[in-house]
Amino acid sequence: MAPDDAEEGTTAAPSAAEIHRRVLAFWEAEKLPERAVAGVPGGPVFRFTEGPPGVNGPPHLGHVEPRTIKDVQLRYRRMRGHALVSAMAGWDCQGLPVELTIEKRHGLKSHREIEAFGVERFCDECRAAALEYEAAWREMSQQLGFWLDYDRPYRTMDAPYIESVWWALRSMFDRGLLEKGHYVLAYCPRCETTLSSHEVALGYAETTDPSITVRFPLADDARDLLVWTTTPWTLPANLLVVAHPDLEYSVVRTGEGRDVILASEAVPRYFAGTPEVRERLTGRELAERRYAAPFEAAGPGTGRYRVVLDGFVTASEGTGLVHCAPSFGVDDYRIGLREGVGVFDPLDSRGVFGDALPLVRGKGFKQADPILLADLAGRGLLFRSETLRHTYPFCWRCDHALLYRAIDSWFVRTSRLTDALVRLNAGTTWIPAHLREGRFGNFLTQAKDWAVSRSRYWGTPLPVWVCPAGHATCIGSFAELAERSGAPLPEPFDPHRVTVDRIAVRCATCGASARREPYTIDVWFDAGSAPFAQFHYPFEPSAFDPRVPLDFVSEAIDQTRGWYYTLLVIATALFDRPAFQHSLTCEFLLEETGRKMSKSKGKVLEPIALLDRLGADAIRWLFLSQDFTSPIRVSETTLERAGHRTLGTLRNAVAFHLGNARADGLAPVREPPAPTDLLDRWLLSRVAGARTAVTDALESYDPRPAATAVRDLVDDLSTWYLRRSRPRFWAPPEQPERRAAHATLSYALGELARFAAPLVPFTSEWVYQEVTEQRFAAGNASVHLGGWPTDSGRYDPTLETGMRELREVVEIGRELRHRAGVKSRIPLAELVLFGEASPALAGLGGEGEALLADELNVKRVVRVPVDSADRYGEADWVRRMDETRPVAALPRRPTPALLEEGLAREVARRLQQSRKEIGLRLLDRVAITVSLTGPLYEAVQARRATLAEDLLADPFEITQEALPDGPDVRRFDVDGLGFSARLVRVPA
RNA sequence: GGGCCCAUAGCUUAGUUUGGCUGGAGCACCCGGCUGAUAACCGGGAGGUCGUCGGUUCAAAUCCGACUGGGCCCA
Repeated sequence: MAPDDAEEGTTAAPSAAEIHRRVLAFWEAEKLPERAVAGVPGGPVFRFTEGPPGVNGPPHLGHVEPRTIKDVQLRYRRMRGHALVSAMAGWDCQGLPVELTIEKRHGLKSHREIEAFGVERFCDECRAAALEYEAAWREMSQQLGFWLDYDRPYRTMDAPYIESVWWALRSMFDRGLLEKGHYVLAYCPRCETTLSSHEVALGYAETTDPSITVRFPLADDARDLLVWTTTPWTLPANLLVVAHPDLEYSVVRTGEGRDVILASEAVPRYFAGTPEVRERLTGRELAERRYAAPFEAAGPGTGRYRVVLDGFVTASEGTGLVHCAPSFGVDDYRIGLREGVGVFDPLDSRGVFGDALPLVRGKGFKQADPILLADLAGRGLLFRSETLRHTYPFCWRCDHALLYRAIDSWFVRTSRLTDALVRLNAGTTWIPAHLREGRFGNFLTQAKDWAVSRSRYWGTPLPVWVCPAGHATCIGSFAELAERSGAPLPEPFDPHRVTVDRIAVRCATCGASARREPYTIDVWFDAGSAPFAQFHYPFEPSAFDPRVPLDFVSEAIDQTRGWYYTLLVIATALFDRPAFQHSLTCEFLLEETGRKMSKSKGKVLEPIALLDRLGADAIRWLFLSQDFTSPIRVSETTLERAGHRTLGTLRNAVAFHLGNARADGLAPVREPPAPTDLLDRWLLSRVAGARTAVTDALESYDPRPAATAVRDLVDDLSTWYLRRSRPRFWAPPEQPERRAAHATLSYALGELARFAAPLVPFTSEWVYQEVTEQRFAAGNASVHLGGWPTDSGRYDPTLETGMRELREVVEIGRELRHRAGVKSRIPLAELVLFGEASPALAGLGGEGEALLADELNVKRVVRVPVDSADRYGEADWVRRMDETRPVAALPRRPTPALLEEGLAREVARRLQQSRKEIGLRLLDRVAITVSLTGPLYEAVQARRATLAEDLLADPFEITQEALPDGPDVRRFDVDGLGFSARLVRVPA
C-alpha cells in the first residue's frame, strides 16, 4: 500500500480501489463517521435535512449523483465547524412502492386479495421490506462516503414520525386547509387509488392509442355529428356533446352514408380536395340538438344526449365537437355538473366494466377499446379509425395506464396558498438558478389542490374520523386519540391501519361515534414533513426551533415536483416560512444510449460493485467535474476513466513525493513555509488561490468551480511544478534547495488534501495520512476532522500572471524547436525574445529567465528590440511572428560544442536507463566500461568526471576499442552513432 | 398548445451572466520527448461554417429575433 520500497528509488502509487478500501477500513476502525457526522457541537448551526429516499428497491447508480453533491456541502460545513442539524439519515418507508413489492411477492392483485391475505400481515411485510432495502441503501451510501447518521435514522413509518405528521394534518384541518371533495383525479386502477398531480407528473410516457372519429346520429335528422376521441372506453359513459358557441361548423356530404357535421377548420383533415359543403352554421345553432349516444349504457336521464356549448372546445384537434363523459375528465365533470346530467361511471374500482354494458362486461378499460371499436364499425358508426402517438400518464410505480375519474378524496387546499408559495419561493436561491422562476416557480403559480388521500394500506393513516351525521373530526396526537376514544391505546401503539381502523372516536361536533375515513395519505406528505417530523416535533422538546427554514437541500431534478414542492407547501401552510434557503439540483443520469437511467430497465450499473471496484472518488469525481445540472451520460467506460486524469495524476505526484521524502528521511511540513525559490513561491500561491476558489464555491453551494480549481491545481502541480523542480528533489537532503522543495511540496499536498476533502474524501484522506506521515496509524487525526484551511500561504496574482506568461513563451520556444528539428536534449545557444517583457513576466527576474532557459535547454535568454529582427535571418534562425511583429527566434542548429554536450547527455541517459534495467537501486555503485568512437568519444571523454559522478560509476573506463559480446555488454545507438558499454554491479 | 433547458472538434466538454487578444482542454488518432512518478510523466500535429438564418455593434460562440433539432416538464 504505502510506498515502502522508497529506497529503491521507484514508488508505485496504490490504485484508486486500494485507497478506497484502505480509507474505509481506517474510518471504520477510528469510528470516523460516527464522530464527525453531526459536525462540531456548539458550532454555528447549519440546517439540513436528508430528503428520504424511498426504500422500495435497491439503489441504482442514478441515486449516487445527488448523494455525492449533497455530501460535498455537508463535509464542507463540518470542516468549517458548523453543527449540523440534522445529519440523520432518513428513509421513506411507506406507500405504494413498498406495497407493490409485497403484492408481487404474494401475487396479490386487488384490494379484495390483500384483505383476504390480511392487512396486518401485509403491513408487517411492508415494514420488513423497507428495513431490508434500507440496509442496501445504507451500504451504498457508506461505500460512497456519504456521511449521515445511519444508526439513528428517521423513518416515516415510525410512530413518533407519524404522530408529527398527524399534528401537521390537524394544523391544516384547523385552518380549513384539509377538506374532503369530489373531483376528477388521476386514478390507477391497478393500485386502486388516486394519485396527486405531482405523482402523475412522474409517469408521463409516450404511447400509442386509438384515434377514432365516431358518428353520433342526430335525432329527427339525417345528419351525424362527428366526434373525435383517443379514449374509446369513455364512450359508454358519454352523456353530452360539446360545441363551441362561436365556432363555424360545416355540414359535409360524404359520398357514402349520411352527411356529417364538424368544425369547418377540421374539414381539410378529414376530406381531401374540396368536399361538398351543404351548409355552414355556428355552434350556437347546434345547441340542444339531441343525438343517439353510441352505447347509451347510462340509460335515459334528464337532459342527456344533447349538444351543449362551452368555450373550452377548439378545432385545432379533432372535429370541434367534443364527447363529454362527466365521470372521466375535468372539463367533462364541470360541464356535466353545470348541465345537471349527473355522473355515470361504468367502471368498478379496478377499472373493469360492470353490468351496464354487457358487450364489455368484465373487461378492463383498455381491453375494451378494440371490442368497442369493432362494435361501432359493425354498426357503421366508425367514421375513421387511426392510431396516435402521444404522451399519456402512467402510474409512476406500477406503469399501469392511469385514467381520470370523478372520485371522493381529501385535499390540501394548496390553491389557497398560491400567493404565499410564490412569495416564500422568491427568497430562496437555486442552482441552477432558472429553476426558481422556471420549472419550480411555474408549478407554484398553477398549484392545484393537493389530493392527499389514498385508498391503500401501508401508509400514514388519515387521522380523520367521520360520524353518521357527516361531521369530520381530525385527531392531532396519540393522546388526543386515546382521550376521544375513551380508552387507552394498545401498548405498544402502532398507528397503522387495522389498529387505528378499530378505534372509534367521539365526534367533536355532535358527540356521536365516528369511524375513521379508510384512507392513508400521500407518502409525499410524509417526506415533506421531514424537517420537523424527524424530531417528533412538537411533542418532544428540541434544542432549536425546527420551524425555521433549512439552509440547504439537494436532490435530483424530479424532486422539484416531488419533495421540494411538498416541503414548501407544508412549511407554508404550517409556519408561513420557506422550507429552505438554498437548493442544489442535479439532472438525471443518462445511459450510454442517452436514455434515462432512473427507470429500472436496461443494463444495470450496480453501484456498490462499481464503488468497490473503481473507488468512490472516481465516481464522485465523474459527477463533480462535469456539469451535473445537465444530464450526464454514463457508461462502463466513462466510469472507468473518470478518476484517471486528475485523481490518477495526484496519486502519482504523491507517490513521487513520498518516495523522495522517505528516501531522504525528510519530515512532513505542516506550517506554511516561506521559500525564496520562484517555483516554490508560485506553487504556494497557486495553493492559496485554489483554496480561496474552493472556499468561495462551496460557500455559495456550488461544487462545480471547486472541482475545476482542484483539477487545475493538480495539473499545474504535476506538469509544471514537479517537472521543473525535479533536479532539486534529487539534491542531497541537507541541501537548502532540496529542503525548500520538500517543504513546499509537502505543505502543498497537505493543504490540497484538506480543501479537496469535501470533494474526494477518500483520496484526500490517503494523501493526508501519507504526506503527514501519520500513515493510518490508530488514533491519528483524519483530514475530515482537521477543520477548514484558512491560511494556505500567500496568494500572489502578479507572480501567477508572470508564470502564465512564461509558460506561454515556453510553448513558443517548443514550437520553434520543433520547426528547427532540434531535440530538446541538444542545447541551443540562445532564445531571442523581441521587445520588452511585460511587468509581470519581468517581475520573475533572473530566476524566471533561468527557468525558461532550462526548460527550453538554451544557454541564455536575450531580449532585443523589435526593430532588430533583421539580424535574425531565415538562414540561421527560426522565427515566430505575430502578424508582422517578431516574437521570438531560435537558432536553427546547435554549435559544435553544444552538439557535443548533447551527445554526452544521450550517452548518459542510456547508461542510466541500463542501470535501472539491470536492477540497480538508486545508491548502488556500478563499474562501467564504455566503448565509443568519433564524436561520442570526444563528448564523453571531455566530461568523464561529471558523468562518473552522475552515474555512480567507479571505475568509469572509456575506450575506443570494441567490447567483445558478453552477458554484461549492451549496445546502443545515438542518432546513427553506435556505442557499447559493460555494466557490472559493485558489491556494497 | 404552453413553459424551462440545451446545441462548440469523431466523443466528452470550457468559454456565454459582464460582447473584444489566434475559441481553450481531455479522450481517441498521428508524431515525438523523458537521467531516480515508467502499467507513470511531458510535448507537437491534425481536427471546429461555435445548429441555421437574420438583426444590433467598430467588434458576436457570447446580446436580440426567427427557424431547425434534442431533452425535460405541463396540458
